[in-house]
This record gives sequence, C-alpha cells and structure tokens, in this order.
Amino acid sequence: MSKIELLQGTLDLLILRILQAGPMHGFGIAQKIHLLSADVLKVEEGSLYPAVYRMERKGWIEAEWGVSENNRRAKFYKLTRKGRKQLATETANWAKLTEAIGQVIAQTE
Amino acid sequence: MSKIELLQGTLDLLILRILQAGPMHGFGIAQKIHLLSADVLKVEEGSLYPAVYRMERKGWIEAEWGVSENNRRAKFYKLTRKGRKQLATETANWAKLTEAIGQVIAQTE
DNA sequence: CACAAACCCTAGAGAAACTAGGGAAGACAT
DNA sequence: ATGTCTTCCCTAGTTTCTCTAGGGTTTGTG
Repeated sequence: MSKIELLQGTLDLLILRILQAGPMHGFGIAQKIHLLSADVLKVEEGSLYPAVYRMERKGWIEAEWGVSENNRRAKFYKLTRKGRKQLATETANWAKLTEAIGQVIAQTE
Repeated sequence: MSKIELLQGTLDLLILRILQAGPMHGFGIAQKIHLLSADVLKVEEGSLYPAVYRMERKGWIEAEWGVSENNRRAKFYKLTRKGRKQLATETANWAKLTEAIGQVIAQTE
C-alpha cells in the first residue's frame, strides 16, 4: 500500500539530468538516481524503459548499443541539443513549482 | 499543449494545508491555492471535486453544507484528526522527495 | 430581464508510473 | 559442466491522477 514513490512528471527531469553527466544505459540511469538520492528515489524498470522511449521519440535523447562496464550488451543514451534545452526548461519549471507549493505550505500571504 | 500543471500527487497536500487554516468550501480552496502560489498553481474544478471526494472517503476531511461569504450555498470541508495526521505525513514526504530530487539535480555525490 | 459570477458536479480522455511478468547472456562457484 | 546470480532489455495491463468539457442552480447587477 502506497510506498513513497516518484512524483509524476519528475522522471524525465531526473533522466535528463543524469545524462547531462555523460552517456549512460538504462539500468545505470536507474542506479545513479537511486544512489544520488541516497536511496530515497527508486525507479522501476517498468517506469524507466517506457520513459526513455518517450524521450527518444521526442528527440531529447539518442540511443546507441554498446558494452557496459560489466561486459554486458547495453543501450547507451545521450542528450541531444533538444534534450539539453528541455533539461533547462524542466529544471526551471521544477524550481518554480516547488517554490509555489512551498509558499502554499508555508502559508506565506 | 503542455501548460504548466500541477505535479501529480501534490493536490491532496495542498488541500489539506489550506484546510488546516480553517474550514473552506471547494471553490474557495482552489482560489486560495491560486492566490497563495502567486498565480503559479491553478486547480481545475474537474480536479478539485474528485480530489475532495477521495479525501472524504478516506476520512481525511468532513463536509457540511453552509453559506459562503457571497451568500451562496456551499459545501464546507474541514480536517479530521486523521486528516491532520495525513497532512503531517505528506508534508514530511514532500520535504524528503524534493530534497532527494534536489540532490540528483545538484549532482551532489 | 438578461447576464455574469459563484458555487457544485460528472463522464471520459490522457498521461505517467507501477506490477508482474518474460528473456538473454556473462560471471562465478562447485 | 552445471546451476545460479547478476546485469541488462522489454512489454502488457492496471492504477491513479489530473484535465477537458461539458452539465446545472442560485444570487447579484446593469
């Protein structure tokens, strides 16, 4: 019964941000998010793969098959120029939204 | 075409927080959210009413018919004890999630 | 009287994340 | 060599929210 889950709409931002640090395969993206968030955020594979497909379709990221650190076949994604722009937009939007929600919570009138 | 919208999952928190300041009717809740967030957050009625029903069913809030400031028939909602507890939980969860996402964005490793 | 504003409500669509599966291929221990 | 674990990819179907786009009633006002 409702564990703590991702906020809907933030996964794209997280993925874009991870990929800004360099190309990464799907499994690795999920691991990095988990790691960077100190175990708070956990992205299920059933969420991740559909998400990267959407993002690829939108032209934000590009895929290329390669070999992982562990010598496994893996699909590496990297940001496109459009993706970098999208990252900037979403980062700004995230800041704006959290600030707005913070204002409501703090009841700053 | 994607306007800025609510983060899915945050509406309950916003409503609970508004009601902590005192009983309020649906229309007024939406207005207050809009106002407190300096026009950033806008809750559609088609989102609001289903949300309060869900919350009522869960026992977080209670409704009572009354008359509004503008002399209109209005359904006033107020927090229950369970609702106050839920508000505390969701506030803490919100803080935790935004911090985690912030860490990923800031790439603080 | 007409019309706007303040209220309530609902069905259906859309989007995003999850559950719960499936599979292949390398690593490693026995 | 065999079996098991881990790493990696994938997808169908369900759930949960929010929105769109309507519907309606009552009061106040030009």
